[in-house]
Amino acid sequence: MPSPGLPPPAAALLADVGALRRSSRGGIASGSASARALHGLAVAAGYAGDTFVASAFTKLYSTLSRGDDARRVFDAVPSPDTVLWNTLLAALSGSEAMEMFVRMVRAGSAQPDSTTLSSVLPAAAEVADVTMGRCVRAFGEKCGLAQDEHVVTALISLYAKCGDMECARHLFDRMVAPDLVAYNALISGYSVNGMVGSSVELFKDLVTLGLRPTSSTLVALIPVHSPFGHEQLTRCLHAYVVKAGFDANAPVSTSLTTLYCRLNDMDSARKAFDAMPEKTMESWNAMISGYAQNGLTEKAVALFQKMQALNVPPNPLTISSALSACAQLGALSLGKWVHKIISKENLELNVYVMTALIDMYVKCGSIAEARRIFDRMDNKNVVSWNVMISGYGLHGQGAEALKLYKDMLDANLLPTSSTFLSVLYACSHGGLVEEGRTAFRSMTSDYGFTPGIEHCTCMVDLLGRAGRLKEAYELISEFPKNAIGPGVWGALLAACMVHKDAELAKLASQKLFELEPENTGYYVLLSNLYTSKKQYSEAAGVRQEAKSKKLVKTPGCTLIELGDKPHVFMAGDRAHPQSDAINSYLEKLTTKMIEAGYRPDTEAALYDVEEEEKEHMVKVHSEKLAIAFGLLNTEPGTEIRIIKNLRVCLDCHNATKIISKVTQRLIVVRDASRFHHFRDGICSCGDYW
DNA sequence: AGGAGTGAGT
Repeated sequence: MPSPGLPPPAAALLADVGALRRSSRGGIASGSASARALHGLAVAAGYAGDTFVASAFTKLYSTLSRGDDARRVFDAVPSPDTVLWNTLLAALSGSEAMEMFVRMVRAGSAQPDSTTLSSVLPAAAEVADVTMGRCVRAFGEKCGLAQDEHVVTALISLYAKCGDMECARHLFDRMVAPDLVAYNALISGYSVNGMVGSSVELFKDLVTLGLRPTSSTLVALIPVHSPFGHEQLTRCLHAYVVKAGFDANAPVSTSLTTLYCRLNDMDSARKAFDAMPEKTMESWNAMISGYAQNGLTEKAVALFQKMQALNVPPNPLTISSALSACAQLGALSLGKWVHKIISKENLELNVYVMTALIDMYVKCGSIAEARRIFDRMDNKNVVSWNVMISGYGLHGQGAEALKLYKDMLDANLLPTSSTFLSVLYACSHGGLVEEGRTAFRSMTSDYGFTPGIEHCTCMVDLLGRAGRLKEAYELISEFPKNAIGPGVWGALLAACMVHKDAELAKLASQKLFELEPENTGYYVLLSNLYTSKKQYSEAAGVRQEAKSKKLVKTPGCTLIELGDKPHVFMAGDRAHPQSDAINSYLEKLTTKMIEAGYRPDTEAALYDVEEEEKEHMVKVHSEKLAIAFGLLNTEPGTEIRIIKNLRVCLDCHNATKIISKVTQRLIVVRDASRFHHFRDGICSCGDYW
């Protein structure tokens, strides 16, 4: 501690900062408050302009994920040196770091070195800006820094993130002696690009060479969104984990937790997590995001609540994961609670947090609130824009999505392939055929992206919904080979279903039965199509085939929140305590609805896209129960928000329109694929879903 | 006495 009246020696300060940073790394320390106290001390002692002191604090704030504070420390230094610039670059998020790098080069007072480049390249990778990456690389070549091992590894990672595995591999092959980190980067690249064979090959090379894989290597082998069929790899990895007997330090336990999460083995993940006597920030995050990514949203929320109860301060990643869980659940009240925590923890300037918050409001039905937050952010990055654009798509506001896309280009942001996915999705859900075609063309010819599975599926969906089945079918043959799979054929089949083209439907189903014999949805679709065309024996044949494969349908259910308590209804549900009241209210309501022009459409259940069992025809669909429950238990004029796990059927869609009219309520329905805003007898989707 | 490459968010 400094003696009163005398400034503490810089060395003592630096030691204190270092100690605080090390204790904060575990996330258990109260973090920001102590850092600010110490920083205040340093400023009072006249060290604000000292590059050594400043970079220590910059690093400390960086560890605490406080890019804004790091920036303030930096700004107080009149002539920052290379190390201070580098520390700042590492503390900032993607787009901010790239901006600062440009400023550093322009300022010209401190010469960038290899550390500078290895700090800024991950920032370019973060926002998938391969152009910026190329600029940095060219700059590195000019200055003779491009051969540095760290720089090359960062470049490999960048190219991999942007989907250019050839380039990544080329760089790797030219390395004299690639180390474990370089291997991990390339392995991870192959995994996330779905090239499992190559990643396993590389893993073998690594072992043959005598390098010892770490748990991070194993994590890199399994992509975040593991596309099922990896059973063999999964088994091998399990065996390897057991045999390898990693030393049980905190980073290893965290990696193991992550690995198990990616293998969808959440019990083992939890065991690895529980076995840690001292949880670190990283381990909490691995477990919470693992739950969220595996769809175990309640568990993700519960663990986050436990963390809160233990007074462990969350970091941006924790919050993002919690918000992702709320978004999946559609749990607005929970999401608002997390929003309060964001304010309490002072994380409103964090771009990850705010982007996740926007996504939460979008997926919980509050598109207006999402937009308000979006407009107030002054550090938006490409992901924030993508989220907002796809939000409009989800809510059927295609024109608004396109407008935002244009604003994004005007703001000189480079669209990513996800941007195009959001735009195409919005066009598809808004019926904007020509705009969608234009975007698809622009994506390949102006921006050089190869369309992926999802882009292609969207295009088929777009054309198919508009009834241009033949065009859709022809377009498929122009898609890249690896994009033609269950996705595009499924979209085509769904379109055939809507426009009753049995011939093309048969063709599409044939492909689908070959590709995914276990998927029930296609059988249902085809059978429904035959039924609607009164080809009953064909319909029966398909159903028989499905039955012989013992295919089970997902039962439909709907969630509604009252206050902050969730209520879940199944079709024909009588389990709810208010069941009697709900049903008699529904009867009364139906009378009023019929007076207003509603015709119950029992046929509709047959056209039902994929949904409830035929027997459910006679039952009341779950969304009607939830809406009735909501109407019964809220004040007149209050809006009703419900979430359904399947797509809404035609009859329920009609019914909800009329209900919104006769009760004068706004009813917001989130179904399996989009949002419907029902108001005064009209739905925002324009009956196009 | 202070800095970097894998691994988080659509």
